[in-house]
Amino acid sequence: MTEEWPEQLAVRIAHCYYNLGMTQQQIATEIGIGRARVIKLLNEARKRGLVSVQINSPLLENVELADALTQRWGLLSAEVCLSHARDEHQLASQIGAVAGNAVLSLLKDDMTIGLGWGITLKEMVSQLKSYPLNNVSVISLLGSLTRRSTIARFEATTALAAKLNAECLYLPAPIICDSEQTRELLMTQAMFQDIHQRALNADIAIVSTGGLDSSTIREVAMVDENEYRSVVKQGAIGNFLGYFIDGNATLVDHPVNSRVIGISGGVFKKIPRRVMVSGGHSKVKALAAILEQGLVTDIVTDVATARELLAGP
Amino acid sequence: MTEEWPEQLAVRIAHCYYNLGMTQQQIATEIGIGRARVIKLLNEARKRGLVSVQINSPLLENVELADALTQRWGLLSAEVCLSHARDEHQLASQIGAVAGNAVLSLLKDDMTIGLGWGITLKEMVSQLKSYPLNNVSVISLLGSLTRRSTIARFEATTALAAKLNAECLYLPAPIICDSEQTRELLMTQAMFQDIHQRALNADIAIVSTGGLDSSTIREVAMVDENEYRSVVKQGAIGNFLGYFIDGNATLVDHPVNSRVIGISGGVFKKIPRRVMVSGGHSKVKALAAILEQGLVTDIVTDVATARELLAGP
DNA sequence: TTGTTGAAAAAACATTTGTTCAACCCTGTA
DNA sequence: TACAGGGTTGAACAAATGTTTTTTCAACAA
Repeated sequence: MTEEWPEQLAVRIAHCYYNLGMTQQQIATEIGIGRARVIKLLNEARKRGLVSVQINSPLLENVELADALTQRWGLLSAEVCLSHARDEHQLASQIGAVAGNAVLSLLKDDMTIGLGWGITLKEMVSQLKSYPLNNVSVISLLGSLTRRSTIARFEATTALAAKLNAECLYLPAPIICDSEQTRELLMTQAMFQDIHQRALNADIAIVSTGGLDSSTIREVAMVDENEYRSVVKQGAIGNFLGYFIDGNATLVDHPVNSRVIGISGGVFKKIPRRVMVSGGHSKVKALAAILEQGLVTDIVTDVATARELLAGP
Repeated sequence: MTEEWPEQLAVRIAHCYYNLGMTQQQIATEIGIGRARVIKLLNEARKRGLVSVQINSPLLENVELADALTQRWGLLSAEVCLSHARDEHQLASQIGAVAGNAVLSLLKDDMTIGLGWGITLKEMVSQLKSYPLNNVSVISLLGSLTRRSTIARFEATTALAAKLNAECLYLPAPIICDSEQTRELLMTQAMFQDIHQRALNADIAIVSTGGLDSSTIREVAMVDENEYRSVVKQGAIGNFLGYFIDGNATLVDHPVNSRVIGISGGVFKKIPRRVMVSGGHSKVKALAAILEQGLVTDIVTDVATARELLAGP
C-alpha cells in the first residue's frame, strides 16, 4: 500500500472545520479540492487520532459506568449518580432522586407496578413529583408491616400510589411472619391470593436490596439476633424480596426463609421490567449476585457501588 | 436569569454523540427528549468547554501561524512550512516546495507572471512539476545577470517558463549596473521599455527578498565591499526587487540604488497578486518592513520566520 | 382564579454532511 | 502503445444537522 498521508492538509482542514467553524464546502473551495476529499480527510483524521474530542467533566464517569453496567449484565438501562453522600441515608436520597426520574419515564397508563421495600425506595417516592396516570395500580411485592409499627417506615406503596393517582394494594402482613404456620394461613386467604396474583402480573417492578451489614434490615425484619447470626452462618449475604440470599442469589436454606411473605426469584422474573434501586458498600455482594442471575433488567445506583460491582469479586 | 445547566444530561448526550457515535435522533428518542434539545445542549457543551476538540499535530502551528499572518497584515493567503532545515539552502528548498503548490493554484491560462530573484524562487521552480498552460508569459522583474556568470545561478525565469510552457521574457542586463549611466542607457532601449511595461501589467508577481546578512546578496549583487558597508550604514536592512531598502521598506538614499534595473515598490503594487516566497532569520527585518507597507498580498514562509515576524520588532 | 413567562416538544423547513457512482487523471506495467 | 489500479473530482442523492415557528405545559405573580 502506498500510504501517503497528507497530514499538513488534514491539519489545515481540521483547523478550519473545528476551530474556525467553516463549512466543508467553504473549506473545499478555499483550498481548491473536492468536498468529498475534505470529508475523507476529516474522517481519516478522527480515525488516526489527529483530532480527538474530550469531555471534560467528572460526571462523565457516571455515564461510562452506566454503560459498563448495561454491557456487563445485559441490562436495558442503568443510571449512575455521584456518591457524595455523608451517610447511607443521604446516599439513598440521592439515588432515589435519580431513580425517580428514571422510573417515571417507564410508567404509562394502565400499568400495574410492583413495589419492593426499603429506605431507598421510600426516598425515591418522597422526592417524586406528582405525575397522575390513569388506571394504574401499585402493589406491594412483600409484606408491609414490621415489628415496631403498623405501617413500616420503609413502606412506599401508598405514597407512590398517591403521586400517581393510582389504586394501592398492599399486603397487610408482616414481611416475615412469626412462624411458617402463620405464613401459610395468611397466604391461603382469598385477598392475599388475589393481590399476590396481580403482583405477579405486574408490568414493572421497582425493588431494592438490603445488605446484611446494613442496620435497616435488623431494624425491620422480624428476626432476632440469634436467627440473624444463624442465617448469616448459613451463607446469607443480603436480603432480596424479603428473602435471605446467598452468593448465587438463591435462597439460603434456613427456616427463616419459609416465614417470608414474598415471591420467589423465579416468578419475579416473569415481570417484564424489573428496576433495581440500590447503592452502598454493604449491598455490593447482594447486588452482584442478583445481577449475575439476571434478576433485574435495570439498575439505578451510585458511582462507588458501580465501580465495586464492575471490579468484580 | 434562572441558569440551571443540566450537566449530567449534557455529558450523557455528549458521550453518546462523540464517544458512541450515535445520531442525535437516536439519542433524543433513547433519552426521551426532543431532538432540538439535544442540539441545544450539544452546542452549549461546546461553548462551555465541556466538550473540546483537539488537533494533535505539531503541524497545527503552521496553520495557526498562517492564519495569524493573514490577519495581521491583511493578506489574501499565507503558507507556513516547518523549519527543519540545517542550512539556508535546505530551508529555501522546503519553502520552495510549498510555494510551488501554492503558486500553481493561482496560475491560469493567459496570465502574465512577473518573477523575482533568489535562491528560494530558484528552488521553487526546480521542484515544480510540469504544468502546461496556454498563452502564459513569464517576465523578469529584475535584471538577470551577475558579475560571475552570464546566466545567474539564481535566475528562475527560463526554468519556470519551461514548466508552464510559457513565453519567457527576461532582461539581459545586470541586476545592478556598473554605473547610473549604463542603467539609463539600457533602460531607454525599446526592448527594455517593452518588457518593463509588460512586467508592470503582470497578473501575478512572485518575489523573494534578501537579507543583508545573507551571503547570496553579496555573491550576486554587483557591489563591492565598500559600497556594501556604506549602504548598510545608510540604513539598509535588506534587498527587495534589487533595491536596498530600509526599515520602512523605502529605498535607501544611496547611489547604488540608482544603478538597479528594477521597478519601484509603487508601481509594483499595481500588480494585483504579489506573492512573497522567503524565509530565514536574516530576512525577518526586511520581510516585516515589506509586509508593513502592504507590498505583497501573499506569503510563503517557514514556522520560525513566521514566529519572528509575529513577535514584532 | 387569571394572566404571564420560560422551557421544551413538535413539526416544518433549510442547510450541511455523508454516500455513491461515473468519469477522469495520473502512474506504473505489460 | 495499451491497460489496470488507486485516487480525485463532480454530480446526484440520502441522511443528519441546524433553525424557525407554533404549541403545550408548568411555574409564578397579580
